[in-house]
Amino acid sequence: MTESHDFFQRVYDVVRRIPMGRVTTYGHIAAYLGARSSARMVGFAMNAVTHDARASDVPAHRVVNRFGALTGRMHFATPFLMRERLEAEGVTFVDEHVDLQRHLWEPAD
DNA sequence: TGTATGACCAGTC
DNA sequence: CGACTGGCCATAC
Repeated sequence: MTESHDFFQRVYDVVRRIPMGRVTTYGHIAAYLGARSSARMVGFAMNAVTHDARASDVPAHRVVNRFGALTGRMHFATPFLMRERLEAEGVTFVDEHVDLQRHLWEPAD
């Protein structure tokens, strides 16, 4: 249990709080954790979710980039799984990105 | 052990 | 305006 794992855990905690049918961005999570420019690590943490059974309850599909693009879709079992999950929750799309106007959720508790 | 890289973002040239 | 760079920091090789 290194302290570095703690950073990932914090990311997981925030992502787990995202309500059904809502999404948030890497930047918002990073900013909420006090490290605006660590958005990359947030994405990396999401990648880790795929390989970490303990984080299997983290809805990684609800995290998109600031434009609403599904940049992480290639990391799922199939490239279209991420979008399928979101649509199943009622998230709407505009072309290839999420309608953030409607679904953006900010980790402001 | 050191270097390269990434599911990003904002500022600068 | 578009293109480029820096920053962040854990992981992979």
